[in-house]
Amino acid sequence: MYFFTEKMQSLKMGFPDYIQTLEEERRKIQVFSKELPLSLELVTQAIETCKQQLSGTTSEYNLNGHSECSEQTTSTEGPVLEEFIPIKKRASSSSPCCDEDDEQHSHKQRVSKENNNSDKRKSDWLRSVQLWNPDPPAEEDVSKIVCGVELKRSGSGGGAFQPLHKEEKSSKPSESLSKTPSSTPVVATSSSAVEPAEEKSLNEGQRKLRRCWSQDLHKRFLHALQQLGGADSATPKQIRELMNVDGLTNDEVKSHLQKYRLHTRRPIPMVHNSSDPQAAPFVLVGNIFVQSPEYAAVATSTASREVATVAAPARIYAPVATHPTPVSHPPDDSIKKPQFKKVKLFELSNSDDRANHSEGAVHSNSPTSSSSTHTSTSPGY
DNA sequence: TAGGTAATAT
DNA sequence: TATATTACCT
Repeated sequence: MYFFTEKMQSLKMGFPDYIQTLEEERRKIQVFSKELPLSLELVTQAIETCKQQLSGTTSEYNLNGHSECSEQTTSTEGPVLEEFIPIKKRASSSSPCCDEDDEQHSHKQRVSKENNNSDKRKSDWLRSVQLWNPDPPAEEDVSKIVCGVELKRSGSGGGAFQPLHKEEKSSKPSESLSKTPSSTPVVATSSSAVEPAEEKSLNEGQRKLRRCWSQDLHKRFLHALQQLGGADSATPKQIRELMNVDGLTNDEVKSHLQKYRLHTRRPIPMVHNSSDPQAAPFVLVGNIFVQSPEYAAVATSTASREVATVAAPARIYAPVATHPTPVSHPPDDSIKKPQFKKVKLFELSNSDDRANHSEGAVHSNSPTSSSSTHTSTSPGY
């Protein structure tokens, strides 16, 4: 008990105030009841003790009357809360993607559930602590979150693309900006009609948040690609327009396209060789070399599956020689057998993908199929 | 301004 | 190492 009185003296407050302060504190701790069960217990006990003491000494105070004021508590709380900041911050900043954001949201929800009664105030101080995103929309955000994991989990049924937590931006201007460190991904910009320039200004110099190319998004990308006649003929702008995704920028598309091209042009080891002695004549289907007439026949439909089984790394890229000169091969020796690239035809869920083989640039591949089978976070190429 | 590509960051 | 962003050049 001496501790309490001493503490009160140090805080220059009487029992009622002190109790009130403790209650405030308890409310705050309740938020972390799971993490700080003992602290909660201790504070509760302290309150009880003080109340007992108070009842023994004075009875004229109306405790409830004070419950609302939080000035002192906040002032005394300050330092303590500060200590939480870095911890949480770090946790959140560790992974830029939706994961932790999701976690945050879930945590938020959890908390809100547990402390419905004292929510208003809590939300305020919580904000000050930055454990939560400044903006309230908890449920919505959760549903919107889409980066890799989340998307996959939901089967990518949701929007094609969620511009990384962009939805949060709406309210961000004030606190999120100043508080969230550069690494904090939460800042994202709103998908809708928010241009990178604005993002930048808002993020003030921060690196743009990474866009997660969900499967669905990538599917759109591929679809656009195929509509445009392949990766080589398609331009970022065209792709973006075809994709019709809010918040998607040309740069992002361009980047993705670059990667896509990179992968699709990457020489593919011929895994087949070992098993197939038959150096069966390759047939050029569309722009793709297929191993045998049969393949040629099936190429457009089923071949993909067969081949897919041959070599199926987590990621499957369409090995299509994009500009590859079909017969007269370039002197490029880097590729073992440039002329005969065993093409893996994947039926991108879009059989139409092959539809425009006429153009023949990069088709044949359809990541989607692969992606569906392989549950890697990154879209298959 | 847009596209392509390399460098850089995460 | 893979992937996304940024910078630079055309």
